[in-house]
Amino acid sequence: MSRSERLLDLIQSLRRHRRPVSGQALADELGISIRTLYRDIVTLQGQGAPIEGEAGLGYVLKPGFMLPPLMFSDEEIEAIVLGSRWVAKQPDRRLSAAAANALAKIAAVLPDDLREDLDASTLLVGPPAAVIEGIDLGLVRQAIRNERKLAFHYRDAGGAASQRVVWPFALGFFDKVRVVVAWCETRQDFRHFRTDRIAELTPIDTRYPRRRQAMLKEWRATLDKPRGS
Amino acid sequence: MSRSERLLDLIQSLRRHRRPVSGQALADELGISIRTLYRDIVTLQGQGAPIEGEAGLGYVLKPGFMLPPLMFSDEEIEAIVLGSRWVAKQPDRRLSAAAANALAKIAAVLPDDLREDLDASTLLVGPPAAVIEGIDLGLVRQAIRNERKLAFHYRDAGGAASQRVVWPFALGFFDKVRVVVAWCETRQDFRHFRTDRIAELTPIDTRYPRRRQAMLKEWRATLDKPRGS
DNA sequence: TGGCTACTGCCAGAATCTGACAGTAGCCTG
DNA sequence: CAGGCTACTGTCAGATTCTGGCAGTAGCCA
Repeated sequence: MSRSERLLDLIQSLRRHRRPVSGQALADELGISIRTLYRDIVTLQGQGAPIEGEAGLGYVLKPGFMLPPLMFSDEEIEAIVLGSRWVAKQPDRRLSAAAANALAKIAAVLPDDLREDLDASTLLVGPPAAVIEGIDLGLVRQAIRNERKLAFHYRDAGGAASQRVVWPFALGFFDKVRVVVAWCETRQDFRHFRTDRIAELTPIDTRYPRRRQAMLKEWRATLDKPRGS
Repeated sequence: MSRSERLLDLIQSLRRHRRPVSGQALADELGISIRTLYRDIVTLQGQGAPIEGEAGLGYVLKPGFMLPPLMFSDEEIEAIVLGSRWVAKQPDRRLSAAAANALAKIAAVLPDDLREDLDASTLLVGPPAAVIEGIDLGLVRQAIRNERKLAFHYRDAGGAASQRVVWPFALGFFDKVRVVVAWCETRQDFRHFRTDRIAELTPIDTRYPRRRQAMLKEWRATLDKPRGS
């Protein structure tokens, strides 16, 4: 196994253990000596991997993805840049910042001439429909990622108000509105909620009993069945 | 210089020469022997770089970008995936395919568990406003990239029809419409054209006399000056 | 205090990379 | 066709890098 492959394997090993792991354990997994492992860790940190080591404890990798060297065509990069610019204009501040950061990271590693092309890239995104979210979409994404319940007040299309506890599993981005897709505890059914009609959003620290992906799949099935469209 | 750095340098050298370059010339640039250069080329091709060599001619790199290993946070990847999905739903077929390809490339190099996360990622994009383009946006993007003129028939907001020859330098994506930003030869001024009002688009093989980036900058300046917004 | 751990410097042997040379084959020009 | 240029491969010895083991320092925890 070449060294660069081994470095990727090391990242994956670190990903699997969420608790701190000793260097010795990692070295055994990879079949290398502890001395070499220390050198590999330094190399990865030098490449920007957020690996933290503490004496007496071990190593932890902060969540993230390591991409190996990758080749993109002109159009693929145009697509990624345009898409990220669109996300950067979305009202979800954290996601928007993440999109900007991702672009900055890519720009940072490109040679000068390409970076200019990217900065002055000629695919522009117009301002979003000026809907100001009353709630923090970051909380919703976090709840979805961690499979946690959410409670909120909802005002439906007819103006009727209600309180809900839901199991959110997807967030839909439409032209003008964003929609939380969830299993509604109150109604015992899949429901979707326009984010601009949600108020007093409260994350609940309880994990909901089902798997996010399973719910997504089931919900998609219900979409296909009843009425076409 | 480490080997992996040298490989990136080699890609950049290839990028600079658009015409075929002999292996010997590349080896001299990098200060390595021709034998080593051949080995490096094989390595890069193995990593997916579209380098083509022909006996008697030299090497050419098909246009594209090589990204070195890169670390992204969870949210940054979410942003890129969401953005690419949005682009994938745009009516520009080539760009949309490029977005899908970029996602596929990223997915291909991720370990299994992460790939599932990505596939089942819970940020969804709704269908685009069903505006069907009468023209091929790919032609517009190509004209912008290569700084070529475009000719077309235009029907303005009042319904008045006209023929234009323009120097396109940007493409704007709004909620429902896409807009070509260009210097209009006919009117001798910056104009923008909704793509759904353009007909009989014809690429012209003549390069326009100004630099795309300069025009973009100048156009932006005119936006800031006259009326606030 | 003792045990576990991260981390560094050093060095010899292992593994890899590199350059030189020789040889085959494809493309182009005259 | 011949001759020049080039891509590409195999081989091998020497240069370079990587690796493992050892010794030592320092931080965390019980």
